[in-house]
Amino acid sequence: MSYIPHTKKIALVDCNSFYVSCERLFKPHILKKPVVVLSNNDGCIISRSSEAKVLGIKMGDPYFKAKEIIIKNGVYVFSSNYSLYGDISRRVMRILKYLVPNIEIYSIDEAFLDLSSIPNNMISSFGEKVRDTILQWTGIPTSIGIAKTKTLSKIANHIAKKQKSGIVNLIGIENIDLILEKIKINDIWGVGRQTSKFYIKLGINNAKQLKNISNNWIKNNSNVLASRTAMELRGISCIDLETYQAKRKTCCVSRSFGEKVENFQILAESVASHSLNAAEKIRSESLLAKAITIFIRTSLFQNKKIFYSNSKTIDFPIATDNSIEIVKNALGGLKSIFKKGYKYQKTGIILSGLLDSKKTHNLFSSSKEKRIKSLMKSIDYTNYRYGRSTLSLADAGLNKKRNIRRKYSSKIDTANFDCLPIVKVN
DNA sequence: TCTGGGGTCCTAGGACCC
DNA sequence: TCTGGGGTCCTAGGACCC
Repeated sequence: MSYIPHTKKIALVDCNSFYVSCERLFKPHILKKPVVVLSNNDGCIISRSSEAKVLGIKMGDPYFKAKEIIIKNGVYVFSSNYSLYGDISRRVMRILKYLVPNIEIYSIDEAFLDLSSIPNNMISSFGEKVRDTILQWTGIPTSIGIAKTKTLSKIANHIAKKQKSGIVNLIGIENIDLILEKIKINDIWGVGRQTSKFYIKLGINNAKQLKNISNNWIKNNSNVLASRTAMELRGISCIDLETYQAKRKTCCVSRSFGEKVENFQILAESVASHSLNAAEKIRSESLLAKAITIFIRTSLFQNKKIFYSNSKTIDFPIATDNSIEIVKNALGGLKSIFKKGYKYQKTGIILSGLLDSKKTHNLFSSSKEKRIKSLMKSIDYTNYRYGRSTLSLADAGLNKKRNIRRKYSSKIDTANFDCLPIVKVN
């Protein structure tokens, strides 16, 4: 009996300029117009419509640097609105799950689909069906790349984004060298800035060259990740689809300030507020944290002499999801690293060593802990029912919204009744 | 004036053990 | 003077992703 390797067929569905497309859903007049979406605090450009890309606006550029082009060309600008993007993303993913049983949600705007059971001659038309359904049911345009491995499907998707059809299928193409030759080394999934530099120095400039290099050479000169990428370019699948949602291992909440902060009390309020958000997040996922890290820093773009960055990690005696305990430790940690006289730009906390609370039993569980548990439950429920921060801790301050720039908010939130658009009837 | 936020995995090196 | 060999576990930092 011989083993016949099962050929995989993997599609990567990627929403086009996702955040921009979400904003466009409620503003049809900005269709076909240049649009950008800014990061928190209106700092950087994190989503661009194709019309904005043509103008030379780069991904990740600070807003103030691109401002001239933006004003000159009448580019529409939006502050980011994550509750809207999260909601639209869930709708897109639900449709994908409905169409394909095995999918891996890879990011807010991307998913891998397992199309292995679909015959080769029907793959492309199935892709079209996926694309049409998402567009019709949500209004979000997508691009789809299909190939034998995740890395190749990423490449197919990269090409699809530039084509009108929006679909590129590499399944059944005998020799893809001609295609890979046109893919720059730094456009390959898993090859970042550092590795690109390394390859280019050696004259390896495109995906075809990386594909045809000997695996031994890579193993000796690089690491397992690089050899995996090369294998995947050859059509040998090394990176499996993760169709079940693994529990996360860390939970980070951090923010920059709109204006630099010297005052300890304001830092403390932001750290407390981040801690509360993180605690709520892990409770909603039934997780317990073993440790918390608190970090603060001044701006990276200022004089190095006045730069200060520090962090403190504190282990909890028993893994916890208790907001009160988490905030108390966060504030203790902050006190230990705070230095007077610096203009702080950012604070954050990381909960780590996350465990599944359903699988964790505490030997010393007391009635006091049960009471805290039910307190946390009612806080979460109240905040869910009546809006975030209806119930909070005094440590987090009463006016948290100050000191965050969101000048260009579209004020649309599909998950909040107060933000429903108003239709006037004459 | 103004430069995001949230993740994962791998690796090298130290601590520790017998 | 001469100071083994082999293993595990943990952690910090780097690289990558969106």
